[in-house]
Amino acid sequence: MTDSPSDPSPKSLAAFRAEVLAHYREHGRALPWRETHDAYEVLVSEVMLQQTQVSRVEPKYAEFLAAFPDIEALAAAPLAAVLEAWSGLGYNRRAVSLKRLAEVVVAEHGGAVPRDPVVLATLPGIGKATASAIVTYAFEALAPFIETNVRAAFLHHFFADADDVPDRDVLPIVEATWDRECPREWGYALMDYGTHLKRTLPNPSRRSRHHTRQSRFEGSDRQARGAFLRALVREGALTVDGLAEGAGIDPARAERLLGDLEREGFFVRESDGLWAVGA
DNA sequence: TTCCGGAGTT
DNA sequence: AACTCCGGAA
Repeated sequence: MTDSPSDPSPKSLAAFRAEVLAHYREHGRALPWRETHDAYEVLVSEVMLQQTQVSRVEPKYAEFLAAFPDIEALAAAPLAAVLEAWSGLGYNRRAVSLKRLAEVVVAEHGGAVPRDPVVLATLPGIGKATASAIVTYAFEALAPFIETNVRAAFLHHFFADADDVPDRDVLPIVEATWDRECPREWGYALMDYGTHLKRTLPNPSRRSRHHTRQSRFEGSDRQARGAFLRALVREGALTVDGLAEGAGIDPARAERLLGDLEREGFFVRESDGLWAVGA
């Protein structure tokens, strides 16, 4: 990092809090998952929001909950139906994890989403940030976390001239400013402030040590995997050659990718050699 | 073409 | 610590 933060004074911490809250009062967003405390609904929204912008999650969220209204319904659903409801959101492993999570919560927690972020983070597809977000929004718990909007807000305000900033340096300030009385509203306020900064400035999160750029999509494994998934959800079952031809790739590469997808719990190879979406 | 983004694996 | 995973918008 080029410029390490001088220990922020209580006064500058208070000024930051005031600015974030003022922005929230004026420009806070009304979002569907902000109208519920239902832990399952909050959990679904947070998993969808992990790598996906609000504008893309918003329509899919209502659709998904209509199809799987509670965690028992999700646990009992065919994986193909869950993947179909997920289509368009990307990073489909999240859908597989979410379905497995529902099965675990129903089987081992009586259908109740755990209230302890440490327990939550042991569930499939839930890491530290998502676990903390869930208990913040569903249970009004005090659980400070760092994700991209939080990073943007704190890098902009406390690390204005710094580069390559590790979360280790950001976290103490995040914790010092976190609202003890209304952590849920504070979380919303931080999200909206961070989003606002990214709309109006070069994304401050690019100055995080943890910022990375993606590899190109065209011709990638990701593109082929997405094509396989859409084909199998639509057709039910296909041969390797059928899948390879549909995706415009050679059969050897298709075979390798199908093996990956099988290990990740997407697909099964049936006795007749056809590939299908798993259970 | 460039942009965005948390979890899991290794 | 480095790498993979998606799709749509700008």
